[in-house]
Amino acid sequence: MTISEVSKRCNISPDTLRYYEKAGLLLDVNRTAGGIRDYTEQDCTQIEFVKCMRSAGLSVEVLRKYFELFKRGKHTLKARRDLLATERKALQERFLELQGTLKRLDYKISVYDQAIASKNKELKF
Amino acid sequence: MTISEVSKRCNISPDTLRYYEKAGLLLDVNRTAGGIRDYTEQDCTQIEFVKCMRSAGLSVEVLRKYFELFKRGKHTLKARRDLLATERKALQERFLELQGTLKRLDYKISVYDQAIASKNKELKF
DNA sequence: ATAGCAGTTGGAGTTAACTCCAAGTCAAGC
DNA sequence: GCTTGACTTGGAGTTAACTCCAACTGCTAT
Repeated sequence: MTISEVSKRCNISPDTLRYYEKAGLLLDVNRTAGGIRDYTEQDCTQIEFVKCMRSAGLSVEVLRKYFELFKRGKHTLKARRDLLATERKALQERFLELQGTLKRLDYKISVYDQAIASKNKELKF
Repeated sequence: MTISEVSKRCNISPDTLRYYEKAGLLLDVNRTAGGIRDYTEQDCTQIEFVKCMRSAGLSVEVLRKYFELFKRGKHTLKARRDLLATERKALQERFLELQGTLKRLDYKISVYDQAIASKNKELKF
């Protein structure tokens, strides 16, 4: 698969794909004789993983560390597991915080609806 | 309350408080005769609101718009309500996405635990 | 064999959201 | 009246994560 095919399929720009590779977020992408990237299905799966983790808020740096550990071989299995567990915990916290903020927004919106219903009474903020 | 008191209480740096004010995220903070900011309880409540929304991912720009509408008076009540509803919807989406990512991470961690238990069998990534 | 297009690189530019800095002001204590 | 320390300002600097650019290469179809 060429970079533009992967770009469309994963909805990530070619520039970002090259950036991720340079940053160490992709394990050795194959090249054609002419030097053009030739992605495999496996690469795509990995790219989807990176995309998913990135949009959940894991930093490029953390993912770089993860793949760096990966390249060092299987004696880093536990280190990788722990890295993921740490990130999972942080995510869980942000998840709960988000839940609270959603509730707060719901409440605020309901207060607005009441204010609008009661002849446009102004609020504090 | 001085800026450093609010800073400690809300756990936001004085620089950020000034930045938020300049960006239009705080409604008219009082000043002493000497020109020093003198925050009220009400200001603190608003700062907490801003902090909460920021850490949920609402942009400074969106919050600026919200408070700009506020300053225009009560004929903007519906516009403000709608702005909050739009942000709430986006947040809800990110919330669900995060939930999925948490599950994915849980699964991946369990796969790691199995790999470690089965004499350190290496994974794809 | 040449035009055109998709790909390559290193490096510069952009954006959001702070964060820091220098130069100045002011009130309080010695 | 002078030092000290917290405050003020405008503006410059920083960081993460892209995003864009110019110059170049190498297939492919005419």
